Formats: sequence, structure tokens, C-alpha cells
Amino acid sequence: MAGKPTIADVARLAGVSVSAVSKVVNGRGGISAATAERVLAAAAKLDWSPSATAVALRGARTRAVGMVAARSADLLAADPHFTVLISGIERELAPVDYGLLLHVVGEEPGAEERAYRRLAQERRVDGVILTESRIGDPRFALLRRLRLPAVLVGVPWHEEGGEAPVVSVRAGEQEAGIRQAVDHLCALGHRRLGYVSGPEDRVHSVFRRRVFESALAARGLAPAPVVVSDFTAQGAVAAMERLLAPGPGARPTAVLFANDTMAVAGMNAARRLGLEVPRDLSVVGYDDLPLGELVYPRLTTIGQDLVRLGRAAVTALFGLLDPERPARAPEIRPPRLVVRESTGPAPAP
Amino acid sequence: MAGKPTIADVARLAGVSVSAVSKVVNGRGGISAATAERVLAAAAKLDWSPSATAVALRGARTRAVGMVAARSADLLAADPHFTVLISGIERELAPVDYGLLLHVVGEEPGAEERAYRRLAQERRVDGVILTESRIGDPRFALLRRLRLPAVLVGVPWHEEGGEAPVVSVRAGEQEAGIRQAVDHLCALGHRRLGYVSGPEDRVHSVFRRRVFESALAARGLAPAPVVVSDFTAQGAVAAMERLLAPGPGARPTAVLFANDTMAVAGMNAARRLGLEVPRDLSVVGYDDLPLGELVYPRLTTIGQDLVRLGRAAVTALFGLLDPERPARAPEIRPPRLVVRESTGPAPAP
DNA sequence: GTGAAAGCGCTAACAA
DNA sequence: TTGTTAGCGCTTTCAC
Repeated sequence: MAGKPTIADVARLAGVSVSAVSKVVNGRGGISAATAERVLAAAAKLDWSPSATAVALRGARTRAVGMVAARSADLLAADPHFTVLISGIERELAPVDYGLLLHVVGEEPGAEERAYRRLAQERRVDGVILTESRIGDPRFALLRRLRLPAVLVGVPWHEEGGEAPVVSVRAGEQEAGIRQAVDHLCALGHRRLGYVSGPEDRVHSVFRRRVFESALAARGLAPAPVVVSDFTAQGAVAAMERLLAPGPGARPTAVLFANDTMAVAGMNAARRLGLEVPRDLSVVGYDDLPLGELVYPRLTTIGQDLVRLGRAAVTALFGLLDPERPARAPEIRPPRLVVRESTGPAPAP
Repeated sequence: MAGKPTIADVARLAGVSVSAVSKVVNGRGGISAATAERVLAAAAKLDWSPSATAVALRGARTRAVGMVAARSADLLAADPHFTVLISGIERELAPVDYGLLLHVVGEEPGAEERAYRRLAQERRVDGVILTESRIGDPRFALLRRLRLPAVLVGVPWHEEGGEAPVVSVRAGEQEAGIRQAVDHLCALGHRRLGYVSGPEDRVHSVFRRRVFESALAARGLAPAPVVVSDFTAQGAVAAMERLLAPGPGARPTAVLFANDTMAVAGMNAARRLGLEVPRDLSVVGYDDLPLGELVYPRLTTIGQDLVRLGRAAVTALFGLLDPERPARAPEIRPPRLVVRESTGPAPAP
């Protein structure tokens, strides 16, 4: 037994055949209690568990799911969205002894596709979880061609409905957070709201902007200035400068941001422009990252149930892999407004 | 060819034997150019690459590296340390077609050990990368027992030298950042420096505190108040309240924190206590996360070369797996002070 | 209740 | 230059 122990070593130690060992560890009955005990003891003594590779080769199940993050290191660090989602995913994966194979590929063109191809062609994973769907997302077609089961977390794009199973908040509830935020600001007397959106090729980013606009319309407020940014802090600063610049129409007294990172950066940009938050300007973020509680003033933001989303994605993926299994997905709380300190009464005109 | 294509399908399509295909894709010569071309064409046509599982079973190499994060989702999200390290690791892994198998296990006792056991016993990975070594870290013994190659990123504990290869800044250069910070504060006239440390069971946390204390001693400054915290924002707030409470001896005019998250939280705690940063109090963080540029005032902090550390860890691990291979690790920049806005002249006494 | 043997997809010796 | 074949560690019929 020079290297790692194999099933044969266990069988020998227990004085039984390999198939007996296999049956015991897989609980496939037909083995006497006494034999089973001897086998278990031998396995424990040798610190043996079935080799995942051998099992995968045999059964075509790798017991791993894949995830590809097409982002630079900096962006990844600045936006813990991924991290939180992953910890939700792991929560569901770990108990059933599945692993998560992660690929961070940066943004070079082609890198993402290569990553998925490898995952599929080398049969390293049973399926993948996608986030941040893009408009006309090429990944759906790619994964279908690769025959790699996939689940999308988040808001699907209409035209892509049915391309991949989608895990998200119950239909119609996704809008709740932004509506609450608009209500909250209106109640505080704000009438001119600005919005800093994420890139227009991201589905959730377009979705949030539209919800904002329709919430405004529902309250009979004038269409607000919307600035499209790129989810980064620098983008938010530039967006703020444009929103607050003296121009046609009055300056907004409150600004919503499509994520917390931008909101925090925007808050400080405002401060550098001589405005105090929330006295002169109210600010609302999106995601409810820990960051929001750290800053001064603490950030009012829209909280998402990211951990639960991650868990639901795994459940859905398992359902795809094994249609027999009853997939009871965890309930996902709709986004809701978390009021902290960065919003306050509208300044007197 | 109902399911995914195999090497046999490719061989059949190219009209050659399976071993010919194997030789071609592995570049093992002894194949005519014409045949090679036919094989490649067939492989491309079928979108085939060798199954990672089969290769692993054959060669004992899984082409995957493991990492276990024993942290709650919140802590993980609040401290992007891991995320950045991972993106460095991936940078090195991707080109050689290795995967990263991640396990986020939370902090329940035993969960971490189980994760490593599974990684080893199921032979899912060729080796693991460790971070955040603890004093008397049980993982070294565990991994040795499991015969799982491991590399530690960061500062090793003396007694554990040699237990696992360590990747870190060149010896003696690790101290640079904190020394620079102390010098910087002294130059600004500060004489009473406080320090908020991380938990005392973390090696890097103890290391940083000691460097701070010896830097103070080297400058002939009185031993400063040190408060031990837990790396979280809440901990930092409590620490701040203790440091700034009126008590024996004068209040510090500057405080160093063992990470950026605590520094930002501490900065805002100070503000709530009526102090303005940097006018009344200077603050220095550690890590140089993107967060530091977002907040107001922007955080002066000690930057670490985390991406490079991740890359070096992979190189070192590969060296362990294959002693033949010349492992030329990337040069890692020592920590250095990044001066921004949260430090300023000491207030007049 | 238990064991022998045939593969899963691939690589590397060995033959041709 | 090319093809044949024996495993890698496991699960699963199918005999006993």
C-alpha cells in the first residue's frame, strides 16, 4: 500500500471482495450486518473513501458544478456579489458532497467561452451556474451546443425565456425594492430623482432602470435624469458629476444607484462637490453589501437575498440533472428597502 | 454517438486507432503530419477534448487545486482578501488547464477538517492552497496525514517552519509596510499611536502587531495602546470606543488597523464620537482593497501584492507536485504604504 | 449473502 | 508509423 488506499486495500483488510465493499459504502443492501461492520471498520482504519474520479468515470457524474466569472480581479474584489452567491451555492453543495469548480477568466474576448468549453468537453462538471445575464447572452447557445446543463441566477431576458432554467424572485416581486425606494424618497418630499444605471448590456441593469422609470411614472413624477455607468466606482464619480452639474432642469435631490459600490463612490463624489449627504442629497444603493454599514453616513440600500438565490440555483440544477428528484427550492425573499442614514428629507427648494 | 463523444468516436471518424489520437493530442510524436491533421480535424468536428476524469483516473493527476474557506458568507463578503487571492491563483491555473475547487464551509467545528478530508480521500485535487495560518494550525498535521500537498500563502509561524512550503514576501521585507506607516505618522508629528489588531490566533495578525510594536520601539516611542479585535466592522467600532475613551494617558492621535474593513469602520466610529479624520485623528488600514478609494476621506493603507501571492502559491504547489519542473515564482512586491487622505498632521496638543 | 468479471475513457507499453 | 492491449479505481450485472 505505497500510495493512497484503494477499494481493494479495504476489501483485503476486511477479508471480503471489492464488490462487497462497494455495496456497503453505497448502502446497496444484500450484505450481512457483520460484514458491513468489518468493511466500515477497515475503511475507517485506512482513511478511505471512494475516489471521486473513478466514480465519475464509472457513472458519468462528476459531483461538481462549475462557475465562470468573466471579470478582472479588481472588479471581483470591489463587488462581493459573486462571493456571497458562491457561499449560498456551497451551502447546498457541501451536504451532498458536491464541489464547486471556479474559473475566473478576466475579460479578454474568448476567454469565457474557452472556460465553458473546457468545463464541458473535459467533463469536469455536471452543470454550471450562470449569473449576470447579458442581453442576447451568447452563453445560452454555447451551453446548449455543449450540452452542458445550466441554471441562470437572476433576471432573465424575455427573448431568452426557456433557454435555460432561471432562478429568481417570484415573478412580479423583483420590482418591490426599487418601488419601495421611490416611495420612501417621495414620502421624504423628493420630487427630482436621479438614477445611475449599470451597463446597458446587463439584463438586471436594464431591468432595474426600467422599474425605476415606471415607478416614477406611476407616481406622476417627471422622467428623471438617468446616467448609464459601468458598475465601477470611477464610473459612479463621473456619473455624479454629470447628474449634479448645473444644466437644464433642476438638480436631483436624490439619486438611486444600481449597486452599492457605485452608491458609496457617488456619495463621496457628492461630498467632494460640496454636498452633504443626506442634508443636500439622498442616496440609495442596491445589494445591501456589508460595505453599506461601514461607511458614513450608513447607506440606505435595496437588499437582495443572494445567499438564498445561490442555494436555489443549486437545487434547480440538481432538478435538471435528475428530473426524478423532487426539487423543492428555498423561498427567496423579494428585494426590500433597508433604510439607514443616507436618505433624508428633501432640501427646501 | 448518443452521448458525448469519446476518443473512440474521434478515432473512428479519422479512420485511425485510439492510440494514434491520444498521441496526437498529447503531442507525443511518431505520427505523420497527414494523420495528425486528420485526427485534429475529427476532434474539432466532434468538439472533443480528452475527458478530465478519465485522464485523472489514468494518471493520478486531477488537474485541479483545492481551497477551503472556513468563513461565514458575511465575513467572506466583507473581506475580499480571498477573492483577490483566488483571481491570482486562477491566473496561473488557467493557462495550464487546471481548475480550482473551492469549498466554503462556514465556521462550525469539524467542517473545515471534513472538507480537507474529502478533498484528499476522494482524490479530487492534486494539492491545496492554504491562507490565514493560525497559531498551532491543525491543518498542517492533517494534510500531512492525508498526504495532500499543500502550500501556505502568507506569514508562517516559526514553530511550523517546514511543515508546509510557504509563499510570502522575501524574508525581512514583510515588515516594510507597517514601518513606513509608522514613519509616515511620525513625520506628521504623531507621537501617540494606537493599534487595532486582528484575532490573536491568526499568525499574520500577531505578526503585524509585533512589527508595529517594534517599529514604535525603534523610534523611541512609548508602547502604544493595542486593542485586539476580530477583523469585523463591529469589532473595529468597539475597539475604537475603547481606544478613544478618556482614560489614563492621552488619547492616540493616529490609529493603525490590521485590515481595511476595520479601518473604514473605525474611521466612521471616530466620526460618530465627534472626531474628524484626519484633522483630529489619522487612520491607516491594511490590504489596500478597492474599498479604500471609495470612502471619504480616502483611506491611507498598506498595500499587499495579493494577486502575485496567489500566483506564486500555484507555482510553488506545482513545484511540489513535480520536483523536476523548474519553479520560477513571480517576484512579490513587499507591502508598502499608500498615502491617501485619512492621515494628516497631528493635532496640536 | 457473496464474489468474479466487464467495462467507464484514456494512456503507455509493446507488437506489428 | 501505426495498432493492440492492459490497466487506473470503481460499480454493477450475473453466477454461485
